[in-house]
Amino acid sequence: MAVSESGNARSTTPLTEDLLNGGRLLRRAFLEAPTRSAHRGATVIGPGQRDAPAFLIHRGLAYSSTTLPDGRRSITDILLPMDIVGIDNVVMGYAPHAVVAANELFYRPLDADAVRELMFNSQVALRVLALICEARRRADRHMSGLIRLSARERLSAFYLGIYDRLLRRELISRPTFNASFTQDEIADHLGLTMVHVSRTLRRLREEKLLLVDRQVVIILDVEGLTRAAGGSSNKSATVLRRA
Amino acid sequence: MAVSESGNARSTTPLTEDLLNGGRLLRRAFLEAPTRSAHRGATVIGPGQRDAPAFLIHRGLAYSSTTLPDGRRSITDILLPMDIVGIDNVVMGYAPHAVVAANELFYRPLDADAVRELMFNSQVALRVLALICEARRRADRHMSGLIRLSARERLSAFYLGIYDRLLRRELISRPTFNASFTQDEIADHLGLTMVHVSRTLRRLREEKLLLVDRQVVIILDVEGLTRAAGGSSNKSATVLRRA
DNA sequence: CGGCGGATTGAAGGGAATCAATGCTTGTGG
DNA sequence: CCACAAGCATTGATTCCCTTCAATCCGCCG
Repeated sequence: MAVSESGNARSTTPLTEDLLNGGRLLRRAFLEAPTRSAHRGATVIGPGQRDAPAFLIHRGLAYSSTTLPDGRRSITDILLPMDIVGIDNVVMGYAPHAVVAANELFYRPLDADAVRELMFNSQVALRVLALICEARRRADRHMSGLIRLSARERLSAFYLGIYDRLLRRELISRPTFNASFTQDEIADHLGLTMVHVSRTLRRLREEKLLLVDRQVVIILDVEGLTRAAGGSSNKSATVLRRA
Repeated sequence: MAVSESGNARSTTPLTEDLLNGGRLLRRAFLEAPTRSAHRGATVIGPGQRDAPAFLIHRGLAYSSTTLPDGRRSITDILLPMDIVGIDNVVMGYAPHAVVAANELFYRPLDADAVRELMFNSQVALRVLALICEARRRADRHMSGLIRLSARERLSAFYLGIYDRLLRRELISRPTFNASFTQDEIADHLGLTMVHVSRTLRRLREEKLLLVDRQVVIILDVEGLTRAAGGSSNKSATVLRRA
């Protein structure tokens, strides 16, 4: 994959270096853009929007959702600080789903054309590719969960997944964080109903695994919750903590 | 996105031309590779395989699946002839899920490094990006289905989706095709049980919407099945037919 | 023929949905 | 400053879609 100008030497080092450098370049470009903000519930990118910009989330949470003709909603992805959102829209030319702010959101949008311009640089292109693949992998994992996990397992995996992502970005150091999602939104992400989410969270609380009060999430027992999520659904977090 | 050498003119034409040309180049490279075959049930790419090749499916069907530690399986994607599989593995360096042949499968594998080499060409890189985005979109759509559709809707959408993809590639012209999936496999794709798949297919048969007998799938009423799938879940097929 | 993987069908049970009522915050306006 | 409304969360009662368990059937192949 577009291994820079360093000839065709194929040790892994130059590749990851390309990735890192591409990431730096991309991030820098976003940081030059002005910060914008959106209130909770605001639609940052409309569904079907043509040539939508990509943006870097600076602070706050968002999610991408689609709505069926009959009104049923499904939330397909959860977006956290330091995520670059909508890169695939840039590639494809239009946004298939809406992006909505889950709380006060601060972000830096970058024009679709600007991103395309940046991608002339092969390091950046590589990084973009990696970003999309990462999102794809997240989607795959979530799909597996929807297919074969129970409500309890899904909720456990949901919060562990967010915890893992925040941890990896060093945005938190302990299993406590903010996740200002409505139970309705969580339900639309996990394929459940609000009522059942409420009940299941109560059960997890009673089991002293997880505590969700309004915005605040406290994972009381990471190991236990991981077990409740159906096993090694995200061993990466634990591995990372040991390292 | 890497708009060829034609300066920064931004009419849509050169972009789609790049895409087409990149597709041609990529396809040509695959066609130079020797054809391989795999029997039904054979694992073409193992889970977690390092530096797995990509391949073009020439004939037959396949699917990608992951298995949970406790044995539950989920099938995350269905792969048809003319699909290029495992491109994202090439990018990321390893395959997160297994690819399994659903029937007698003929394919042309291309070494990961060879694909990377090809991607020096920006047209090819663009095409690869588009391929990944297409797969991503498919994943998103399927996720929405898993989140908010009933068993009947899911099954309808499942067969309509395959029909749509085959139609678009002009591999078929009428709503009849082969889909040699076990009901167990379909269940693991749609998040149901084999038993319920069987029952639901019977219902669809009784409603004269869909006929599935062993390998052979006959959509008796495309419009009706589309309605059963929860509305405009894939209007593209109908649009294409009218064109 | 006998065995095996897959499909079908029935009966029973359970997990999640639905319906419905209540409580709790938060924000807004009188 | 309080009242009221709106949005979200909680909880109970009931329903139902789907699962589980189990038996049978069918086509296929050694």
